[in-house]
Amino acid sequence: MARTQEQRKAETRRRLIDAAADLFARKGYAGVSAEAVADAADRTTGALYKHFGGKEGLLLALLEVWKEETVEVLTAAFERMPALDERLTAIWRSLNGAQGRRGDAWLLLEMELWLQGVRDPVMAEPLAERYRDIRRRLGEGLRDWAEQTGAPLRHAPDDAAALVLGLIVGAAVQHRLDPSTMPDDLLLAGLADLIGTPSAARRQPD
Amino acid sequence: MARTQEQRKAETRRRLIDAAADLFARKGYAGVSAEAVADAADRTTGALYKHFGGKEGLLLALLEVWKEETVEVLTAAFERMPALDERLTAIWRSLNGAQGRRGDAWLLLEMELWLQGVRDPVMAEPLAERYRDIRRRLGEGLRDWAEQTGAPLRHAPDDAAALVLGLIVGAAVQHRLDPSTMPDDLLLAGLADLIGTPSAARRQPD
DNA sequence: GTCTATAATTCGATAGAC
DNA sequence: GTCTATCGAATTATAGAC
Repeated sequence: MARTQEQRKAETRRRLIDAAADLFARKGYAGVSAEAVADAADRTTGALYKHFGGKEGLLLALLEVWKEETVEVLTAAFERMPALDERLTAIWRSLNGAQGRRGDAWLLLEMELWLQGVRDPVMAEPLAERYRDIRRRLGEGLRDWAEQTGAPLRHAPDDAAALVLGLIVGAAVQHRLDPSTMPDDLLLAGLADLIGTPSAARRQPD
Repeated sequence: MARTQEQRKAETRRRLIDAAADLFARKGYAGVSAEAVADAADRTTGALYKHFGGKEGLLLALLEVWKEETVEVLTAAFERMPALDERLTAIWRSLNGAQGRRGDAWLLLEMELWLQGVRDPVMAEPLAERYRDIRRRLGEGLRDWAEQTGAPLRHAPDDAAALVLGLIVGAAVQHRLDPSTMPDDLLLAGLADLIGTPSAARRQPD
């Protein structure tokens, strides 16, 4: 049946991308052979080359899937959590792999793909677009929060999103090396400084 | 003369490390062969293996040199610049390679070494120590600044340093992909939020 | 201490069977 | 669409000349 064939094809594709995500994160794109990816996916290099044309095609496909997953995680964080602190904590948790399907490989894959994107012109645009998506979603969330609570943002939503994303990423980089230097409450206090939340900044209206 | 021999040996070592810094940043550690590093340094793999034992030894030596260079850059920024804004801008500039001997490779090498350090237990400790050094130096600078100006820090010096470093790193990651999303004045405003500078936060004393 | 030459392995990519 | 088999190129690391 054509349906079964198509299912198998889709599963092979998914398995290869999942294996690539795991291996690229743990060993780096250049440090992993196409055969190693195929083995981890219980397939062969033949299938990999038919689907993606080669290792670079697999990397590009992974980046596209990664973009979609990121938006899903962000959306879930904003839809399920009521308070801003909880939303930001959910994003922080997923980046640090405390939960989520990528395990603790999220941040590593984040940085690996960033490096590849900065180095390879072909990957630069999709990667830049991914960061634009993240900031847009984050900016909307902050704007909505400000409207609903009546608390003023310290910066324009786009700017606030860029700063919040920046601190979260930079905090995660340090947290991975030494968790004690970036406890949850310190990060949340820093984010509150950037956003303008009164509770942390004790800011007086002017 | 023994002196000339020693000079030549030291130069070979320096040339190999410089070439490694440039190539590892631009193509990644796993993406560069030992021979390519030797060629770029106008030496051969034989010399590389005698000095460092292999590619991994070269990477470790590079990390040590990198640690020293980072402290030098930080110290220079804090000693030559009078105002806090200028000091932070100097750090920002060196990370983004607007100046300094590493050119625009600083941030790439930063992330490349971070990834290798997170993946390889042998490199984890030196890398974590480097970040501790940076935070310590940054924390001292912030504490001194607060004492001299009488302006209160919003967080303890260590915490403030971790937040400031975090935002600078995360801002640089975004800036590299799309400079327009992280202009200098936005970053400085964000840093002022974290530090507690009145001019940006318009914070009232309490 | 540095170079040339090379051994042993592994890589990306392809061809052809099923 | 997937697998087996394999080619040519590139890689790490070593051996021996100077």
